[in-house]
Amino acid sequence: MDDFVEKFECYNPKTLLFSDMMCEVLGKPVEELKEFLDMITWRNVSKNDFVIRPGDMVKHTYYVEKGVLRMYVIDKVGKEHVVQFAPEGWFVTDRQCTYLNEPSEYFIQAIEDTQMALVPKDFLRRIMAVYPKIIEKNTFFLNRYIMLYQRRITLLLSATAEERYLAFMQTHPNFINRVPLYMLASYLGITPESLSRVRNELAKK
Amino acid sequence: MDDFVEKFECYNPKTLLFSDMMCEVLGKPVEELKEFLDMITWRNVSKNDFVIRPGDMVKHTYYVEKGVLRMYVIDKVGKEHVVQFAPEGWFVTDRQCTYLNEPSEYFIQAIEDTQMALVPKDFLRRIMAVYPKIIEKNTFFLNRYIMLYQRRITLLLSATAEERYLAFMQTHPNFINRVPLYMLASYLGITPESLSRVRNELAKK
DNA sequence: CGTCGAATTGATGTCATTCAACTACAGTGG
DNA sequence: CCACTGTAGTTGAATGACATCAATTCGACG
Repeated sequence: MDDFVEKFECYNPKTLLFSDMMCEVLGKPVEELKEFLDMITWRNVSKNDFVIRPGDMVKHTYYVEKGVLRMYVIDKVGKEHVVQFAPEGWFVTDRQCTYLNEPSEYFIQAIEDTQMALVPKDFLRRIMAVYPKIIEKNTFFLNRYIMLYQRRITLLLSATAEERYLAFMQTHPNFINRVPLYMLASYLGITPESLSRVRNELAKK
Repeated sequence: MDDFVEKFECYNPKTLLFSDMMCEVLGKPVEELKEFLDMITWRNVSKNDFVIRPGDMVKHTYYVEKGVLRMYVIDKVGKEHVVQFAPEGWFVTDRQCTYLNEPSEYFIQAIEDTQMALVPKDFLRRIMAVYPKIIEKNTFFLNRYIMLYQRRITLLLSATAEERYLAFMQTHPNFINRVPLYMLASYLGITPESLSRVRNELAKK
């Protein structure tokens, strides 16, 4: 399980810039990839700004180079539910929107001032024609996502509020102090009050 | 949301045989794909048989041609938690095991007599060298997985037992009478007793 | 220093679990 | 063919975990 943490949650590539990552993955200098990197644009958003809102059509995958994003929904009784946090080195997008051409149901919002690379939908298809090696990396990223979600589902099915909090602390130690507790509570599927009590109990020990 | 159901949960390809699906995806006759299809083996398991158990090393992705598999874990207090059901046309594997070379923590068991295709780990890598089109299909399958899991997480975070049951009934109408209720309860994250009461309440209406 | 959102704390309520008893039914062996 | 057995499913009563609501404190920021 510790391995899992290291390999997946606290994934910490040598560099967090999208261009550098591409160069490293493909083992090519940046000049050689210019044709493809020219497809990428960059965007900075301030804390609390929205990257997407419900109703938007999402055309990019967002790669976070600096900062943290959170993706969340608001349910029919007005409550927020955090689907994922995306810190440096992570991708986030609304796949339902991108793949099904349906307007998004989600919010993506910056928790800190954030710098991100906007990867257009056909970037992968075009670069893979020249550099098929990229596929392995992409498949790895997708599989990593699936594994993380599966782990989270297992926790939601089987663990108490306290256990889920402890699991989060183990797998995302660098997140504490970056995300407010009420968002963390939402991610864990409990109320801020409950999280407060859980932390209080743990502190006593 | 209805579209979602149709496009994802009740995905019903024209044919459920792995070879036929490959031919259809690539638009090639079966003879032409022989080199790759020879990598596939088939296996039949009887109801209640195990495909994998904790401690096994998983070398294949299983594609269900007929029957249903369920993947589940047993937690530290001995309770089962169903991670996914895999009916005809679905893939299932333990990615953690396959990707991280760690022994599996999961059970995969046949709920009905089941016929499946065993796809070895390097099948994709080898076939994509000749038929890059396969990548799109694979990426689609992986993204579909992510979307489904994301949806399930959202439900676990926000919905009551009754709402989760109703959502399941909507998205998997063909599953009722194929999976026993105690497994469905486990999938929904509730006890069999609670599910029984939920169904009882709904029947009254 | 004042303000507003975040976090904590207490009192109370509710949904789902737990434990136990019971029913329904399929499979097995005499 | 029927009694026996075990598993799935149901039902009831008591318990518990977390939610809700309301009041208060904390803390960042203008």
